[in-house]
Amino acid sequence: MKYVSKNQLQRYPVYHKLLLNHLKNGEEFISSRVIAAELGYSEEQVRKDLQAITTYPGTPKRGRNLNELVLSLEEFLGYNDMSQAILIGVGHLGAALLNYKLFPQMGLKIIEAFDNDPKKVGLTINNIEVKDYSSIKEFIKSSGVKIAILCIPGENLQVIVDEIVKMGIVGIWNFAPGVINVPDRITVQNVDLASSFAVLTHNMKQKIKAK
Amino acid sequence: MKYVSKNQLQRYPVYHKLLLNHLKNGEEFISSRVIAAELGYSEEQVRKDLQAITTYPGTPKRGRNLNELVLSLEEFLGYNDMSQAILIGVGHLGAALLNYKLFPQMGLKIIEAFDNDPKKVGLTINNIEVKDYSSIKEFIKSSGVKIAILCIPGENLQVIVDEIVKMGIVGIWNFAPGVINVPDRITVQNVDLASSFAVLTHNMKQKIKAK
DNA sequence: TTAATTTCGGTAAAACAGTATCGATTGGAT
DNA sequence: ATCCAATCGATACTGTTTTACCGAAATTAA
Repeated sequence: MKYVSKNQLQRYPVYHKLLLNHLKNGEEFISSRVIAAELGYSEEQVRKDLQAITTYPGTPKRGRNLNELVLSLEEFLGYNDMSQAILIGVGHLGAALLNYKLFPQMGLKIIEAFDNDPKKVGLTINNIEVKDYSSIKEFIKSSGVKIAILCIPGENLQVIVDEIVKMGIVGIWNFAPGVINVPDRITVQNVDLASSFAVLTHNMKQKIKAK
Repeated sequence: MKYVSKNQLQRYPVYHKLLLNHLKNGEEFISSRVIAAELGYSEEQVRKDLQAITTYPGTPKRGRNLNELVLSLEEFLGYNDMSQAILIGVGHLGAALLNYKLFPQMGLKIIEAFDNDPKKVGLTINNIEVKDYSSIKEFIKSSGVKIAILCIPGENLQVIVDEIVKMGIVGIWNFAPGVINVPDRITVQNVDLASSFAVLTHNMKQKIKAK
């Protein structure tokens, strides 16, 4: 398996989703050119991306075996061995994520949720129980869960992060706004709405200028 | 104003958020070195990023004027002239976004929401009314709104996109999974949870390997 | 069976982004 | 008043990511 850059990595789930649609249509082969055209990528980039994670080559004039390609993507993305995670903070956004239907397809299963609001504790959302935050330590220890999804307000963010890291969490998917500091061995992935929106508005401005 | 790369662009809201905190503490100056340390960036990168969007230089031994820096960032990011947007699809995620408290700080105001579910239509969430999707055309025309936030299931995604583009929407913030095709003049920014989660798990694996 | 065409994989070149270096300038300490 | 340390901006360098190119291989069609 070759080295994969961050941008490249983010493209793989996009390929996966597209290819699933083609697979549904009963197609058997697909060429890099077709994929590139549908996604708006360059042909060379698609070829390089796919070469990096597949073991079997494609065949000239036909392209790649669609089924094999999907399997390679799922293997690479780890969609086969489901990742278990806990969710912390059952506010509007946290509840929406508990209800998010596509996580299983992405190899993610939320096994428990935590909040410190008594009104939330005891609820069951999409078959996931909401427990009191005070019980989180025991749960992390006993379940061995490694990933936490953070949906808490910004104020206590770093405090909570420090706590759960000490309890054994090594991967943090952070939906809360704000920067968090962790030791090197911990992985953090931020979902930063402000950054995403900034890209949108900036690109809109650029297009207006270009006219 | 110099050219700004996409990665660079995504860092500016992060700077902005950090600097607001420092401003709250009553600080007057801040050096690139301090910013770099707090965000885990390199000192040079911070300096280069800030140089690209500011007009006034920093002063040696003190750093940059914090207030001026924040103003430059807000100016660059367009936080001053508030962007108006509509939201389409008031499901769990859509409702969570309607309740999201930080949009005003990001220069975003959602002025109306649309859904085709009669149970949703007529609700008012966080002072935003949910209207029937059939009335969207009139609203876009009369309000002149340019940005749409999409939170609809994947099935009708492209159909809706084609419709709203025809009605005058030019910027789409897409929270729905799946690739959408638009004319060149339209800007799309995807919030792709699958890609984000893939980066998290991949980085976690890399760290385990590196041990 | 042969020719034409498509697509492949690998390599080379170009573009881009990030890092390091360096002289200049300023503020504060002595 | 002078010196020292910190920070700046600019530029040069390095590395990474993307794009372009090219010969080879395989399928389809004549």
